[in-house]
Amino acid sequence: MSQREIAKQENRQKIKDAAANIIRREGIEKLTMRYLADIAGVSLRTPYNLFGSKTEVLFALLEDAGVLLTQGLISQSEDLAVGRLFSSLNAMEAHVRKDDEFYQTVYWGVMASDQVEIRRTGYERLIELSQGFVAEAIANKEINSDINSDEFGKHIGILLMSILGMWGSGYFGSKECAAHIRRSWCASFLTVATRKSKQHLMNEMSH
Amino acid sequence: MSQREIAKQENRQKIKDAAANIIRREGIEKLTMRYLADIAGVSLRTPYNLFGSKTEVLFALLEDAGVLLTQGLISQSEDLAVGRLFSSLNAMEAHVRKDDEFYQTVYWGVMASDQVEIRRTGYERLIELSQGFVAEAIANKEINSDINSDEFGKHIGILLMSILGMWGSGYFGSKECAAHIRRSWCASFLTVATRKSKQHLMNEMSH
DNA sequence: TAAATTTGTATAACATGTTATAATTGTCAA
DNA sequence: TTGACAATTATAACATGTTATACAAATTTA
Repeated sequence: MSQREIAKQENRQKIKDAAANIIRREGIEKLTMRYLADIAGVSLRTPYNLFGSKTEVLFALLEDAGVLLTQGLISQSEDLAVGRLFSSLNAMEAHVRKDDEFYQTVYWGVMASDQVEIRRTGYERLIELSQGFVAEAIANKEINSDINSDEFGKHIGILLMSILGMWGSGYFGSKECAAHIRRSWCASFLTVATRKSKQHLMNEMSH
Repeated sequence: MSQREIAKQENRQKIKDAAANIIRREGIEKLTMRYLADIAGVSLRTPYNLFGSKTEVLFALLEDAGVLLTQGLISQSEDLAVGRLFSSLNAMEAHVRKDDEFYQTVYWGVMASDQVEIRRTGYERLIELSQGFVAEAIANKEINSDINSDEFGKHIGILLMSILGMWGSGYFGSKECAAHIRRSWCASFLTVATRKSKQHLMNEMSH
C-alpha cells in the first residue's frame, strides 16, 4: 500500500471515528458535513472524496460494525441449518443490543436516504444469505423438497429485511425486533417443515 | 364554514392537486416547495401555513387516497373474521395497484422523512386495526382462545407495516408486496388457528 | 532531483427545506 | 362603513447537502 493509500485510509478512519463520536455524544441531528469535517480535522471536500456522500459515511459505519456482514456471526455448533439460522439471528441481536440506539440511528440514516443503490445492496446481501440457508435446509431434508428454494428463501429474507426496517425506524428496540423476526420465521418454516425440524421450530417459537 | 375556512380548504386542495400532478408528471425529485407553490399558484409560505411541512403535504395525499383508512375497504361479505382480513388486503392491493408507482413514491416520501410522529401515526392505526380483527377472530373461535389477543394482533400488524415499508422503498411492487403479507399472515395464523379457520387459511396460502 | 500526478484545502456557490419580517389583502364584526 | 383581525404574499435569510474552482501540498515517477 502506497503512502497515499495509507494517508487516505487514515483520513477515512478519522472521519468514521468523528461521525460515530458525534452521533453518540450529540445525536445524529448534529452530524452535518461541515461539523463532521471540522471534528475529523479535514476539509469539507474530503468526506466527499473518500466516501461520496453523507449516506455512504453512515454505510461505512454499518459495514465496520459488521451488521451487514452477518456471515461472521453464524454459529457452527448447530446440526440443523434451521438452527444455525436462528443462532445467527440471536448473535446479531446480542451484538446490536449492546449499542442499540447507535445502530438503529445509523441504520435508519442509511435506509431512509434517497440513495436507492445502497439500500438495494443491503437487501440483496441478506436475501442471498437467507436463500443459502434454505437451500441447505432442503438438502438436509429439514424442509419439504417440493418447495421452491429461491422463492421461499427470498420470503424469509424479506421478512428479515422488512422487520429490520421497522426497527431502524425506531418503532421498537432490537429485542422486540428479534422476537418478531423469530416468530415470523418460525411460522413460515413450520408451513414447510419436515418431522426432522418441526420440534426445533416449536421450541424456538416458544422463544 | 366561514369564507376564510372555505378559502383555506380551496388552497389546501390546490396544493394537493399540484403536488400530485408534479409527482405524476415529473417525478418526486421535482417536487420542491418553491415549484409546488408556483404550480399551485400560492406563495412559498402557504403550504407551510396549511400543512406544516413537505412531509405533511405528502401525508395528506396518502390520507385522501385512503391508503391508511383501510376501514372503508373492508369487505362485509365474509363470514370469518380472518377471511375479512384477507379480503381487505386484497381490496387494498387492488386499489393501490391501479396507481402503484404514485402511491409507492408518496408512501416512501412520508415514511422516510425524519418526522417520527407522522410515521408513528400510520403505524398505530394499522396495528389497532389488526388487533381488532384478531380480537374478533378469537371471539369467533377462529383462533385459539389462549393466545394474547393484543400481542398477536400487534405481530400481525407489524408484519403488515414492515412489508409495506419495504414496498415503499421500491424493492417490489404492490402485487409482490401483497403476496408476502398474505404468506406471512397465513403462516402466523396457522400457528394459532382452530379447525374452523384452518381450511380457509390453507386455501389462502396457495394464493 | 525535478516534473507530473494525486490528494487535500479554502472558499464560494447552488438548491432546497424552512423560518422570519414586513406589507398587503380579504373577511368579519361592530 | 370602518377598524380589527387573520391569512397571504413578497422577499430575504439561514442551515445543510453537495459541487465547482483555484491553489497548495504530498507523493510518485522519470
